[in-house]
Amino acid sequence: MPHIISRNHQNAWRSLLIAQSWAIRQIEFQLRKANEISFDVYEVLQTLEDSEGGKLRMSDLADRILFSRSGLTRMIDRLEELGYVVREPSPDDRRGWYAVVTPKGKEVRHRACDIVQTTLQAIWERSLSDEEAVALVPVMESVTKSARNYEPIRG
Amino acid sequence: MPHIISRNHQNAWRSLLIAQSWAIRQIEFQLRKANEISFDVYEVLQTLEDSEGGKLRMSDLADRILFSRSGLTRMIDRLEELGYVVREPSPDDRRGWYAVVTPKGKEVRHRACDIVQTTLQAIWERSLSDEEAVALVPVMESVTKSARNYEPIRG
DNA sequence: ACGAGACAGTTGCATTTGGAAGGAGTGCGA
DNA sequence: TCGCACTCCTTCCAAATGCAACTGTCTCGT
Repeated sequence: MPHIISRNHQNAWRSLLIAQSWAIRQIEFQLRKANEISFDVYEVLQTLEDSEGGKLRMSDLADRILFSRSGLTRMIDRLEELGYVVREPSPDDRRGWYAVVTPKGKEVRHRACDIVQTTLQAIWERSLSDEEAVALVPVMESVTKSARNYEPIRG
Repeated sequence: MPHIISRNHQNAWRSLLIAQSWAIRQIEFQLRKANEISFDVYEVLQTLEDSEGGKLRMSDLADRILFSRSGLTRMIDRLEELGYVVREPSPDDRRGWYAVVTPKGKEVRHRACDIVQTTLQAIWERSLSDEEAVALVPVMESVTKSARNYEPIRG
């Protein structure tokens, strides 16, 4: 075994993997129980709402929420059918499309927001001091950067 | 919006979400490129190898790798077909089954291990000091505990 | 102005997924 | 010992996923 990653790092990686899965699992469970949108949909709508004009190019959106391109296409298909989002052609690039949140999309996201926040508060905010939260960000951003640059992945 | 989680905690959560997705994505990409088993399979085999006697009850295994019960059943179906794992009835509980790694399973995991370790080293170990890794574990364990206890999820 | 190559987004296909329902076995209280 | 609630694992079904192939558009060097 030529490359050995330290025990501490392995443990950290593993604990992270598990913690995150449980957190997401719990959020999804709570959303489903309350009959709200799924976590994936929530992420899409929130990402759009956070963006300038409530819209984003398909590929930008896919990058941000880490969906495959084809996955996003079909997700937006569904959301469009539900009336949460509409597609809008890009004026300056005829290949491109924007996904745009509709008022209805904003509404359902807002309804789900309460549950997500409550759950996140219980399982995340209480486990982490404010300093720890602040310290975590640059570390995780460094991980992201390394992962992205390690080898380009065609989406 | 009654419950507001702090900006810092939100950023931390988001950065974690993204970092992890990228890391897993990259590991999966590397494994596929090298024509090795998938990350999920790797996790199953490793978890089994780490266990007493190389075996684990189906539901224990499902809990550790955070698979749904039905998902695990089918995963073990596939692995059994490939000869990486066998099922073995539990002697003291006739409902229960063990999944047991075979030598062939150990071999393929071992082959994949090099790639996983190398990738993990590049994107994880380098982004995190040893102290940071050590500090992360209890925090993440606290998250896991909160998420598990927040409300029991039937798998 | 042209062609090669990169890029945006979609679609086809085979595979995988999650949840709810089902069959079998266990354990505990009356 | 009977009954009932619970657990273990599997199966069924509809829905979602990823990859690879494809169309149409842009870019850049010549």
